[in-house]
Amino acid sequence: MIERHFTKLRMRDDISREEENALRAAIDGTISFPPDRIVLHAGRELTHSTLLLDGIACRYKDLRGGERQVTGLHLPGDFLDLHGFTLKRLDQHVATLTACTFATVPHTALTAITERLPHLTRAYWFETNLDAAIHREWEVSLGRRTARGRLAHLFCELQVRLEVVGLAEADGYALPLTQSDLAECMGLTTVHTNRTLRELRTAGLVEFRDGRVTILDLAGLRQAADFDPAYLYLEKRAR
Amino acid sequence: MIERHFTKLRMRDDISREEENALRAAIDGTISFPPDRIVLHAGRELTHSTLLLDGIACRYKDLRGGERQVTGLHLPGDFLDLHGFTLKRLDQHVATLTACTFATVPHTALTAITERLPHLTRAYWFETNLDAAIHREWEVSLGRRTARGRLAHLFCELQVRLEVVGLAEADGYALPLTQSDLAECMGLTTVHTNRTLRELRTAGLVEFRDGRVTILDLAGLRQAADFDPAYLYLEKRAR
DNA sequence: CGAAAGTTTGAATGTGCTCAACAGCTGTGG
DNA sequence: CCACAGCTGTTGAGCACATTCAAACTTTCG
Repeated sequence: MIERHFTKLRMRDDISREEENALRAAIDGTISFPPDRIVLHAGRELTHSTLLLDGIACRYKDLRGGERQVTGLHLPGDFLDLHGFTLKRLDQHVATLTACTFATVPHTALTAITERLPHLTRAYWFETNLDAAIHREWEVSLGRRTARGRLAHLFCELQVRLEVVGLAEADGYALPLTQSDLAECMGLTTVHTNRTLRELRTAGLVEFRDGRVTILDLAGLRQAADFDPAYLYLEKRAR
Repeated sequence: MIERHFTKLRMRDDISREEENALRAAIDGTISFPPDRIVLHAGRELTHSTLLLDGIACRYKDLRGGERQVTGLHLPGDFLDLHGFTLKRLDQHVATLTACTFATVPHTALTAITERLPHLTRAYWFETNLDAAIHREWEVSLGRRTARGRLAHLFCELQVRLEVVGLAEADGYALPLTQSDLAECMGLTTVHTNRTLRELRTAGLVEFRDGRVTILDLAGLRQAADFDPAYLYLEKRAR
């Protein structure tokens, strides 16, 4: 399942066999978690970074009032906390949304990579910068898009990101989340998310049912979302 | 003025003279811009990264409807586009809000740093991860905080970030922005921002007038904002 | 001095929230 | 096998925070 990670890396850069092997050798274990468990606590000191092999996880923050804001979704092939390598502790929790499997990589091994493999270091630096680009786009959604636009945008984003790791078909993808999960991502209430999903469905744009997103009209959906995939950096950079 | 940059770096890590000199030597020019100019266009290929020496700049995205969402503020000592070193183009524009002075650093020099100075590389990787942490906290504000909480939180954040580079006193700081600038940061209209600022002022928490933020009641402001500075990573990490 | 930008206020409107109730489904235990 | 709890999804009614539109006022600056 770790193939997805290298597929994702190679979508943006040329990764040599040596570099791939360095990361493979750095993995010191795999773990599985059931749904809805905190994997990494904010504030706790980190010694490893964690690579998501399978399942869906999220970054989030709880507020005083009990509301939760999810600030990012992690898909198979993503590091959950590569930023934790330099930050040394997280500012937000990371939790599973579905059952997940992870590989762990000790920070000592990542340090060794930065000492010996500068190109791979830059590729991993890129990965954290890509995460940040997604955070920026979510800021735009949360700050300026309507509920309809936000959800449409999220469905467009996930379609592209899942396609990169071979987990989406042209007409949709598995997304075993609840309506509340989507609400917590997009800064909405569950009730309003439910109504907005109905609106998108009756508009013939997208359907979210039984843990699956079915895209009914991709062009229309992207139009409704004002979606431009440039922030996902799908092109390969020159080595 | 570049001292502010090293002050900021050294708040989180030990930077040697050699490392400092490597970055100083990498600077190949300085530029000044008047207020409200685009400094870096989204999508354009980058060959340099740009360090803000003085003034305030922002990252932002324009939407179809003409609204603007600012996704981050840059203060003196910050790189505007260190993420651009690995991304090679930006996903959002960077513009000045006030008159600004910048130093430019060619990507070739940054590549050389990643080849020769792995510890400094990690320190700069940290800087981009800190930017991302701020993006995440803004997502929380935009997604879940009320107008009052958002503005209070922004004032708290800027107080800490400006203090780091010696640009804030205990009771406030210069912030030569307009109410619309604040509105564009916090996903609000100018009108509602105006009313909310009045509310914060009459509540005796904070005053924003004549390009200056005066903190009237720091504890009360932080309480209103639900502010926890942990995401700003103010502590030093072990080398 | 006049124009432009920024700030302030009022009134009406609307998007999304709160509160509440209920239906459907799954898993559990008596 | 049924009763029941718990979670998810759905719908309705009323409300509130923030927006829109409009106008007036203040400050800045050429």
